[in-house]
Amino acid sequence: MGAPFGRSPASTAAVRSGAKDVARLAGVSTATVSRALNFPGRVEPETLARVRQAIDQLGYVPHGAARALRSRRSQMVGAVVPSVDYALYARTTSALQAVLDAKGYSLVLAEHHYDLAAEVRVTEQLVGHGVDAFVYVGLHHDPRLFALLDDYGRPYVLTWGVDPMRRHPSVGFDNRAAAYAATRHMIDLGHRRFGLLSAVTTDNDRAIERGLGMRAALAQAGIAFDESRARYGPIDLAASRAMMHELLALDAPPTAVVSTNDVFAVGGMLACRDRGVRIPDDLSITGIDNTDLGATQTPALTSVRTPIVDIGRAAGEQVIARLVGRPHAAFESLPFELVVRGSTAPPPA
Amino acid sequence: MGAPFGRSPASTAAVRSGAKDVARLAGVSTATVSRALNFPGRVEPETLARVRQAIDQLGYVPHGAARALRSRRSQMVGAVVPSVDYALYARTTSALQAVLDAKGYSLVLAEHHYDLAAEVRVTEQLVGHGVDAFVYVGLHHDPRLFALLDDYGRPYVLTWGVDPMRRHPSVGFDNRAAAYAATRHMIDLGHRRFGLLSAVTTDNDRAIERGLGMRAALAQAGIAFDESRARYGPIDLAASRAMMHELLALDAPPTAVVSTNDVFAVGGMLACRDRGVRIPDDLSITGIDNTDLGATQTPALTSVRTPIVDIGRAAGEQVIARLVGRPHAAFESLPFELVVRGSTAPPPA
DNA sequence: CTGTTAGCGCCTTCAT
DNA sequence: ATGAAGGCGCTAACAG
Repeated sequence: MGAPFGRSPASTAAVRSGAKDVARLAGVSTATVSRALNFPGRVEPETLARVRQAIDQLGYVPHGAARALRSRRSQMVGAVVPSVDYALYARTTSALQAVLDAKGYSLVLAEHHYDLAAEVRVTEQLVGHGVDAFVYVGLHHDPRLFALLDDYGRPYVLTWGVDPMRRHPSVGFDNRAAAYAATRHMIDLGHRRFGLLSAVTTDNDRAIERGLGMRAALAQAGIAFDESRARYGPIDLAASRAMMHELLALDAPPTAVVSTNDVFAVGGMLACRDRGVRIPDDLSITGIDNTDLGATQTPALTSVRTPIVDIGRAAGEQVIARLVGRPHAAFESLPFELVVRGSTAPPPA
Repeated sequence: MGAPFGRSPASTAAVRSGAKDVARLAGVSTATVSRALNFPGRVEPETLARVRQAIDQLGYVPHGAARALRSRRSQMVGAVVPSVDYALYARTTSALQAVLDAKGYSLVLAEHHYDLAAEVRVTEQLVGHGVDAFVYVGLHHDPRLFALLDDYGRPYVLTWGVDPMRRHPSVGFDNRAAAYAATRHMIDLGHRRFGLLSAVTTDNDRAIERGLGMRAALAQAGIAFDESRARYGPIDLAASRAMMHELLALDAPPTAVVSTNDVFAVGGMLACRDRGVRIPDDLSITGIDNTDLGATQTPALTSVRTPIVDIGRAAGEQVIARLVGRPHAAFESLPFELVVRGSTAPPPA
């Protein structure tokens, strides 16, 4: 029951001054106000100054909806991510936001929580808002999404992967190779019995690719992977901890565990602590993404540094380039790097 | 040089069908299409079905800008945060987004990177986009911001604190009390020589309040706080690690360190590891916010669980309630809770 | 319950 | 370089 705040929906809206008010105060027409705003070069400096003075005096802010309606450009970009609750996507989104803001665009944020049907729905909302471009996470999406985007005809970029078919503009890195590198590292240390902690692979190409990378490394080394030593779950510590407990309870537990991201790896480490399994003496484990969470563990987590921030920045630069008609590479594969720390060592004798 | 993607800015935009097209196909007027969309109850069921069929067939999505221009409601809410790169605000924002999405609103995200002038600037942008309401982080803002909001006359909520003056709607918790609780815990353990790791307090009321909470606890216990044992810096591990190194290099280093958030605490722990200072034997340390980062350390970090997610949800519910004219408490103080773990113990003998 | 009409605020021709 | 006029797509007010 907030007395002064509980009522008054949008109704209290004070009178907002419009271009007409500015025009009157500056003694010009609304057309000149518009020009002063959008093409200052095409206005007499003196007139320009008068208009600007009037704008300041009235606190005039152009009405975006009217502008968008007329010019067919909203100066908004839609970002569609699984969830910014996950630090990774939050960081990428922040980098994207910074680039957009610097160019005068606003970011409309949508989440789909790993539901590709929801992704189509939120995209329709973004279309409704008239966003000028879209940024998505991942390569795999509902065909209806691409149909919608195609219809809408505006730029979009997929991130966190590079489309091998080159069908959709995309910026990211080779997830498979990243997991391969982590796995290969433990193979080289002498491990032969591997486990896998992974995100649910349904509709998640990052997780799929990372799993494939691990399997490829093992296959290449002539090591058979026992699928009974793989566990899939939601990206949180409690789940991964439970998953690791299952692996440790097996008759022949793995001596090396590949995790498709740092969260799973740290959850796994928690389970090891629960059971007195020593890392790296009894078990080696790797993450992917090289987050603070992993790097601050004891021992510190061996991981793969992925271009979390660069992806966001590159995606922003790409859509802006396309919006202004500047040529720009539609496919960008960014580098990653294995970071070896204390969580990996040769297997126990 | 993406051949098919490099050119074509917005120009490729396919013809988007409008209400007129739907009306023609359904054999009704555009007004009925509008009503079918906004007040389905006021349309003959049979007509409604025909309209819906036409909408589906054409893949019609209402033009948000036109709708906003006419109805003065954009169905967008602006969220202005320091940065979603910081996991805390990302999680709150995600919770907010979920609530808004469920009610048909979209979230426009703006960041100001702890620059209150930038905050005014991005708010102007949001005003330009015609957002229906605003959500801010923190209680302290540029007076021009409030002037702007006042002019605009739409609902807004401040978060992560509750305005003691009851001048601005706000939802959060008592930051001072949270820091007080953490400090008090270590006082009770017998500590007398305290250190502080804090965010830069300029324009950051959360950090200010938390620092005051620590000082209040000490003062109440009759313990003098030596300001030379306080360090202020940006919220990242490298900075806090360096800050802690400075504290440890003092002639009489603290035996208990209060950190205004978990990141500082974990950075502090890293410095202790660097120097072989044992936690909690040689030094006790506390965080605030109870993040995974702190909870997974060895030893686990004693912290204060703050309502990170609830703040976002409550903020969303409040602005929506106000937007639809439903009464709603304008001030909400949410609970927090001290979580004692292994990083705190009595001081060394 | 449905159609007609007018106009939201701005940008963009087209004249001048 | 500037002004006058029309209309972007939709919804609100009013008739019928």
